Amino acid sequence: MESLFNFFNKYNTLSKEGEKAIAEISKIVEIKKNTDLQPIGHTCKTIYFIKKGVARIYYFKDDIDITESFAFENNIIARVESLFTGKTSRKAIQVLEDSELIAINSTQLFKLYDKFPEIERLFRLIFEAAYVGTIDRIEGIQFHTAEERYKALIKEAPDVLKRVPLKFVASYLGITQVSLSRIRGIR
Amino acid sequence: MESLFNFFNKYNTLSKEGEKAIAEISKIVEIKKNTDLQPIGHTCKTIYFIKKGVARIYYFKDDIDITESFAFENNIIARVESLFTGKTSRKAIQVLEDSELIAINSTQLFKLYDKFPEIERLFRLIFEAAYVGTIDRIEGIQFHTAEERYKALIKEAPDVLKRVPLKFVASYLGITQVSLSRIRGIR
DNA sequence: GGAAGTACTTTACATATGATAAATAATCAA
DNA sequence: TTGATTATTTATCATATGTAAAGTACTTCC
Repeated sequence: MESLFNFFNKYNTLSKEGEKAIAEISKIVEIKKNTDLQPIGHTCKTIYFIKKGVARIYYFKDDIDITESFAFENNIIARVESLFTGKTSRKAIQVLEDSELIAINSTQLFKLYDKFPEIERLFRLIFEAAYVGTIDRIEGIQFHTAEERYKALIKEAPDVLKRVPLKFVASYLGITQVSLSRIRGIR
Repeated sequence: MESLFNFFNKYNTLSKEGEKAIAEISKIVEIKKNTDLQPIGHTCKTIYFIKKGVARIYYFKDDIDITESFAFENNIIARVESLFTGKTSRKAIQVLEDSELIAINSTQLFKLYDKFPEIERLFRLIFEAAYVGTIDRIEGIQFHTAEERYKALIKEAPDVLKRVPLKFVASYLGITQVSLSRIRGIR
């Protein structure tokens, strides 16, 4: 659990009791490459922290697989739109390498908020940061060409290109795989 | 302030003390059509609630005016990416009609979080909901044609078309004004 | 009420990206 | 290793949206 608490410390330092409370509602999950953590169509009740591996959130639009986001080591991944609304999620989380994750039960986590304001604050700060990332991404999608977005991705997250199949990168960038291949061809 | 507290009640009901504390750090602002609430280039330290009027967040990309979002009566508007990071904002908030707003000082608000966990929770819930909206918007931008996005906007927020110049709507939809005009021409 | 500035539309042409299909390359399982 | 599956690239053609320029219609303000 130590890597998880190190991650937390970047946002808000917890007391020993706070850490213990989170440890109690969390468990380590090992999972094989290319498998789904949770299926589409259920309400999301888990926040995952990635100890080792890569994961993506994806969904289907007209039978086409669309990657919404990627997450790597020492980051969390969750289907926020279901977690916060309680609605069933049209999305799934899939692991792209043999991975080791820490699964935090969100139902129990949200209950801890009453007893531990420090935990509520911690997750508030984590999700505020994620929210800012999402706002920036809208700007990227809306006002940069596919080529600019691809180059920005190489620069900011070169790991993605190394560890993730290009077909997933394409839909993440909002283009077809053919288009991505064309962009990569230009040098 | 009553309209503000009614808005809050949709997320978390505050105690009288909590309401009073917020009232003390808030003030009513009346502002004329087409003026900026705050200039580009400063750190955002205000969350606005719109009592009457319309506002938009905008910025310049290569000298072109881009609208990031609109907000109408009984909603809040804030440059979240600056509010949460403390960085200066490249964005400005502009009012598109003679408007009446409630300005909440965010520096003082964040200080209240320690004393009033109920206020911290309130704003956590408000921004969680906004975050979910942003996630949904990415999907809209990325995987729907401009025409689909325009029609979705008419359906979800017909007010926008009535109260906001089309040039602002165009950049909000991620297209040029010419393109929007073309789409509107098709019937 | 008229002039000046804004907002909106229309046209013509350029271009980035999509769709489809086929070829090649890489990965995986027996 | 070999064959089968999956991933990636390449080519061709279609189309949505962008750019530029000009025209029309509104607003605003003196």
